[in-house]
Amino acid sequence: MATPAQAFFAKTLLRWYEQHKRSLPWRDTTNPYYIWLSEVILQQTRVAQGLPYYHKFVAAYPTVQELAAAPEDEVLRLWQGLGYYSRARNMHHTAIIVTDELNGQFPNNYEALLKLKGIGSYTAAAIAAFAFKEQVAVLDGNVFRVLSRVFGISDDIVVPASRKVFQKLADGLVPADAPDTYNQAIMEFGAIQCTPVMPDCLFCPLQQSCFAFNNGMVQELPVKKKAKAARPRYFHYIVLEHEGAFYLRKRLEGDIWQGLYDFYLYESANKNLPLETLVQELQQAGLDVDLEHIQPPLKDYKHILSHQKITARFYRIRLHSRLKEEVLKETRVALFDVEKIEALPKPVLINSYLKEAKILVYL
DNA sequence: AACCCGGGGAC
DNA sequence: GTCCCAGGGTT
Repeated sequence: MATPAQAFFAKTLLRWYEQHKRSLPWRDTTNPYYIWLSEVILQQTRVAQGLPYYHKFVAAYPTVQELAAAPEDEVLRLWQGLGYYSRARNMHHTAIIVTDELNGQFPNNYEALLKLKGIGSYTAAAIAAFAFKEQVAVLDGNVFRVLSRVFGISDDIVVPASRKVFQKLADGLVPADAPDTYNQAIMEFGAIQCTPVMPDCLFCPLQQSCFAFNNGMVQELPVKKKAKAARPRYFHYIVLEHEGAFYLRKRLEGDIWQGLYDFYLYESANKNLPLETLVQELQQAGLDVDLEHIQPPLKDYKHILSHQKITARFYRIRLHSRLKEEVLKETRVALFDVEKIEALPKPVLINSYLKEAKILVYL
């Protein structure tokens, strides 16, 4: 049974939500497929960034069966620009499982949802609560922040062990009669009112009962260990061109952008790489290029990820003939015309280059 | 527990 | 520049 303080917290958030909630497409449905789709898109992604992708996916794949039937390249192409591409690959994988092994029906409870690839504790709780009204608490960045501040929890939210503390607190707050609306409410409250920087404490309905506000600790909570510095990387992309078509290759697992397409890549440990050295490396790789035919890079492309700082240079080479079969095998590149390239899933960095080099015009 | 995985927006 | 985002998977 909820204590009066717990009941007040939930009731206050529900009242606040009624007045401040945004109208979002996945809030008008209890279809677990649409809820799942929206939740996967919104993992580590803001609503504003994810919204257009949600519409694209619903339009392209109105049912889980249609998503399951799509080629992976097509799914990744739709996902292009959203990042964390394993989300799209896992979603596609799970769509196939649901279609082929679960008779097209999503599991209807937290424990069963958790078994699916790409569905972790947050997403399982979200689907269970929103689609099936299960009394479980979602725990995302917003919830961590709100609970940390209101209840004065100073456990580092990055440390996995802290999850237990927050989960126990969060579970006790979910009202039995409105687990779906309450979970929406607390996340919306974190996104709009109890924001990471400059929260609107002045007009906060929880102001009087908020530990952080009453103790001047709003800036200090939640406690979050600083992330590691992004590691620098230096990419040298060899843009091989033949009669208006280009050689690209699909990226493998073990690095960023798995499943997306880029050019033949030579990575150097340091920023500067003499053109002569690059040519030697290419020749060793079986690419018979000489100095005169390489267009030196015009500029450095900086591409910042949360964990990597990439400096990329693009060297364009017009080939007089097609690459030989053994070179294709060795380098794993394949020839694509421009129309085909447009349809391939590509990292934003590659897309930026293709646009600036006027190789792709319609984007 | 530590590490890996994108990209964009707010400040 | 800094921070953070409706996290999850692998080792």
